[in-house]
Amino acid sequence: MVSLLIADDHPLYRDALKGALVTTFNDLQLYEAGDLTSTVSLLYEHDIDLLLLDLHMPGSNDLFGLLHIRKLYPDLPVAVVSGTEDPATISKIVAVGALGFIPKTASSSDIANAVQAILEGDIWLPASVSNTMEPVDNEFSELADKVSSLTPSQYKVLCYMRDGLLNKQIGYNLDIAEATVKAHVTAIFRKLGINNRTQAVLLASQLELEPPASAHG
Amino acid sequence: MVSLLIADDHPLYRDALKGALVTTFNDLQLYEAGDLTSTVSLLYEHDIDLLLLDLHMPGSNDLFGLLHIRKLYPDLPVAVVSGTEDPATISKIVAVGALGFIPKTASSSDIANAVQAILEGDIWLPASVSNTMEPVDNEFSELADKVSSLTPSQYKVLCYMRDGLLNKQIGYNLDIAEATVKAHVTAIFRKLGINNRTQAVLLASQLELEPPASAHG
DNA sequence: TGGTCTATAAGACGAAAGTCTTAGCGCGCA
DNA sequence: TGCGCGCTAAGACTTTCGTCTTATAGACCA
Repeated sequence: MVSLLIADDHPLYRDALKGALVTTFNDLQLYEAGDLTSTVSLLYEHDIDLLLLDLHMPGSNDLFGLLHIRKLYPDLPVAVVSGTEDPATISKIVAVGALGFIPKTASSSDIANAVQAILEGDIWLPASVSNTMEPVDNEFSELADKVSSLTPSQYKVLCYMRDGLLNKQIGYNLDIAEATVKAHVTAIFRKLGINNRTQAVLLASQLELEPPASAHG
Repeated sequence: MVSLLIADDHPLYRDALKGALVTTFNDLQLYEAGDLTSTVSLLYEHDIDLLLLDLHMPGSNDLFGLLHIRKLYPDLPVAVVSGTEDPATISKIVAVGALGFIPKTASSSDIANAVQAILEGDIWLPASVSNTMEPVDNEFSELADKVSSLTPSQYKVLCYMRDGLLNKQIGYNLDIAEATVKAHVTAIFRKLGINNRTQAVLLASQLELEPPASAHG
């Protein structure tokens, strides 16, 4: 009996993943989520053996979402599902702790193989990239470690900071006082080893897989 | 009689470029620069037909340097010389107005052909990328336009902002009062259509060709 | 059960950011 | 020569940022 959580904001692609899995695994408990919040809820409510995670889900904020889940459930195997083919991006995803990377172009048998391998404790990567994997530089790993040390509240504040919001606006969105936001901001600075929000935004933007489409302005 | 300016911080590579050119062009006036400041000085002092520009020169700040020169001398043909092979990066370079892209791995004959083609008014790209050129999205072009509308002083202030410096530190580096820095900052916000420095840093980091190696902190 | 640690929360206060206004200077133009 | 315009510069003032200090609630441990 294997329980899987499929976290992807496209219902059709969730169905495709399900179809690829049900033909291979006959004793399967499947859960689904369309955004990061419900993903976290389902992980809390059920005992999940493997998470199939799309990084571009609402609320996921690219690598932030993966870091967030890795922090909450360090022992949960995570396979990232994404449309990117960029080796550098895949390297970062693996560096942050994903046990597998499944391209959206993968075939049903590839998907089943990947899930099987990861459930058995292996790391699975598509053949096209596993031989061209670039070593991720040390600075990135250190940065990922630092960001992982943030508390959930601090995560959210950092995500809003990266979107260019004022402390007051962040407080409104999180329903806390501006003074509390400032406390979180200061804590973030300490953990990341910096001293102003500009540097925080620079570090945070390094974790983005692709440049933001707009300035959120 | 053709006058060329080679702007690259590696003397050896400047020599290599010279070697590739003197064998093909027999009536050649060559100038050399090792950083952006001396590049601009030489462009002012002499009548240059073509600039061979390395974006990773000291003071160049990746695409900022090219934008800067494009702003000062809109009619000057520029060929960018760089070690990158990334199609997206090359697309951005061309979108910002470079008439050619010469990979550092190019052969002597390729270099000579490129220079010849650009001097004749063509755009020259290496064969390996010209067929895989990605269309640059509209937002990037708009951003480049906005950044090009900045004055030289505003450029410098934005570059320092992107490095996480305080207004006071920027003023010290540029030898102007903090009040003046603030005036520039406000003007930058207006031109970029934003209202705080966090958003400015986000936009500026989109012009970086590669993610910064460190937080400069 | 009491002690300690951590996350969360928030007020007070100095520092920095950002806006508004004014002013000198160089330039094109009538 | 005089006018307008844009770049540079800077003071005055308001808003936001960031630190320091304090307080509460839950987790872990002895």
